[in-house]
Amino acid sequence: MKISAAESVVMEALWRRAPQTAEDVAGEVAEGQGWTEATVKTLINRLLKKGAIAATPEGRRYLYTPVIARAAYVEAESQGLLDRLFEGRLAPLVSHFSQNRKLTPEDIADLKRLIAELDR
Amino acid sequence: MKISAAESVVMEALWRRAPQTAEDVAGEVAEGQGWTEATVKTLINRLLKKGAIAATPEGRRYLYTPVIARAAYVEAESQGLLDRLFEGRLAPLVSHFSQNRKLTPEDIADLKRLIAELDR
DNA sequence: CTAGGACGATTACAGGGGTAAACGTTCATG
DNA sequence: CATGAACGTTTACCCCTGTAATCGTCCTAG
Repeated sequence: MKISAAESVVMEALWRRAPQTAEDVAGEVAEGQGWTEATVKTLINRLLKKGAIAATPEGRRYLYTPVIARAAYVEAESQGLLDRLFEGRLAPLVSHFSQNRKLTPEDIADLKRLIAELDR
Repeated sequence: MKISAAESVVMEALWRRAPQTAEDVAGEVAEGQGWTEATVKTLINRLLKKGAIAATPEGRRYLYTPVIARAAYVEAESQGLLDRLFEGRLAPLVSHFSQNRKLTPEDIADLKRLIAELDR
């Protein structure tokens, strides 16, 4: 199940809150993306066709809900990046960021905490 | 400069070794991807057109070399993923992997070493 | 009862990407 | 000298994606 970039914007909206009507989703993302409501509806329909979201009738309209979990999506995307660029491993990615001084002190603190927890 | 998935396979070959002839690149990636040499040539030409690689004449043929550095590509792709999925920060990604038990003991050891170095 | 609006569904269309064949030119070999 | 192979270049084609307008239907307000 491949979710395109534009589609993922709609998915994120539904992951933030669900179920939602098409209008709600559009209200949430259209302006930010410079999309019309029609575009959002197209994306919703494509996601429906793919089975990434589901629709339940609510009166005269539908309520949409994600079928796939955000965690699964994040998992697949992340693993894909690691596989393509870092031989499938996480440490080289972290190393890349640290070497390029892309880490804020906060990042470093967070990482330390995570590593410390891993030991237990 | 957007590099597509198929194109990145060619880039990886050139990042591993450059300059190379089209034939060499094809020899390196075609079988693995199930591509014919014609496909590899198309990808090389698209990369040329985008300015991602350069060609220098060598006798009757060309030698191809990457113009953009792998580090820059990796950087952009990684940052893009972090921005899309982890609010632009690295720690949540690491956290995601640790929570999903995707870390091997080796990964953990590597991470510890990296973090230790960050302090100095 | 009728007309307009609200929805989802259908259709549109251009651009990029994946995959590859055909073409044109130039060199080398018989 | 002619021809075939080796290259790069051009063209092809289909599907996906981004972006949106149009259509058909049903409800609601006058």
